[in-house]
Amino acid sequence: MALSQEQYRESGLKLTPQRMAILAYLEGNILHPSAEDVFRAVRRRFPTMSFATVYNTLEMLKKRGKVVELTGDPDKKRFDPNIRPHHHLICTGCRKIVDLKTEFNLTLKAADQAGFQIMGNHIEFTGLCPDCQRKR
Amino acid sequence: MALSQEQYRESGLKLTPQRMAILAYLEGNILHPSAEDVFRAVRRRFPTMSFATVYNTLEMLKKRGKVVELTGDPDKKRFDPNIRPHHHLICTGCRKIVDLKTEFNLTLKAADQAGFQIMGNHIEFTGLCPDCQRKR
DNA sequence: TATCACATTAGAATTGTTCTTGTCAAGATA
DNA sequence: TATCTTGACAAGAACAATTCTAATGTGATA
Ligand SMILES: [Mn+2]
Ligand SMILES: [Mn+2]
Ligand SMILES: [Zn+2]
Ligand SMILES: [Zn+2]
Repeated sequence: MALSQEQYRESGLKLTPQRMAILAYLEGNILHPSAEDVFRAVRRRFPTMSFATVYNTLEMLKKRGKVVELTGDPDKKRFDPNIRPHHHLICTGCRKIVDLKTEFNLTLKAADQAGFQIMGNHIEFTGLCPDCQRKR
Repeated sequence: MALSQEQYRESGLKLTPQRMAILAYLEGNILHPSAEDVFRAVRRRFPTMSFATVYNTLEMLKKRGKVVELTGDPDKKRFDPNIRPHHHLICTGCRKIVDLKTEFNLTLKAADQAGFQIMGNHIEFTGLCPDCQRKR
C-alpha cells in the first residue's frame, strides 16, 4: 500500500481507530484477503466492528486507488494493497493467490483492440499450489 | 461450444426443449453472457423457465467442459461457450467483454512459480470500449 | 458552544447463487 | 403393456456476498 498514516491523513481523510486497524491489517499483506478476511482479523481488536464498515472502507480505499480489487476468485472479491501492476498465480484448489514478480511486455496491435482504449492488463496463471498438489 | 445436439445426446444427457433453448442461445454467442442474460433470453420462448434451471444447466455444462466461467466481471459470473483458450478485453465502464484473437507465449521460470503446477493462463486487458469512450 | 462534515453502526434490503422438494417424462426392463 | 429408473424441471426457500439506509457519534472549525 505504501501509505503512511500521515499520507492518509493528509489526503483529507479521518484516521479512526477502526480504519487504522483495517489499514494495519492490509499494510504489506500479501494474502489478497477478502472482505471477510479483513473483517475477521480486525474484529479481534474491535469486536463491535461492522461488516459494512469494512466494505465501506475497502470501497473508499479502492476509489482512492489505495487498494486494488481482484477478480480471480469467483466466490468473493479479493483485495490487494499492492497497487503496483503485477500478475498473479491462482490455485484452483484452494483459491490461494500469490504475487508474481515476473513482468511481461504485452502490447496489442491497434487492429486487435476492437477500438478499446487499453488502460492496463493482468495475467492470471492458474494451477495447483504445493499444498493442493499434495492433497490429490 | 462446438457442440452439436447429437454430440450432446451421445454424451448421455437428455436433450430437453429447455436445454435446447439454452444451448441455442449459447452456441456461437460472443457476448459472454451472465446467467441472468441467459435466463432473460430463454424465458422469451419458455416463460415458465426457472432461474435455477439456467444455473443448473450452466453448472452442468461447466463441469463437462462445454462452457467456461469467466471472473473478469466482479458483479456476476459470466460464461463463455468458446472453450478454446483465449484472452479478453474488458471495458471497465460497461463490463463489456470482447474476445481477443492475439496469442501470447507466456512461460514462467520454475523459480517464479512458487511451487505451483501451472495449468493455464488468462490475460485481461482492461480499458474503455468505444461506446464508453464517447460517453466520457 | 454551535455547526458541519464525515465515519460508524446495525440492520434491512438487494443481488447473485445454491439447495430442496415434489413432480414429471423418457427410456429401460419385465 | 405395466412398471421401474433416472434425471430434468419448477418453484421457492435458503444462503452468501454486497450495498443501502437511518440513526448516532466524533472531530474539526467558526
Ligand atoms: Mn498481488
Ligand atoms: Mn471469450
Ligand atoms: Zn491450493
Ligand atoms: Zn464500455
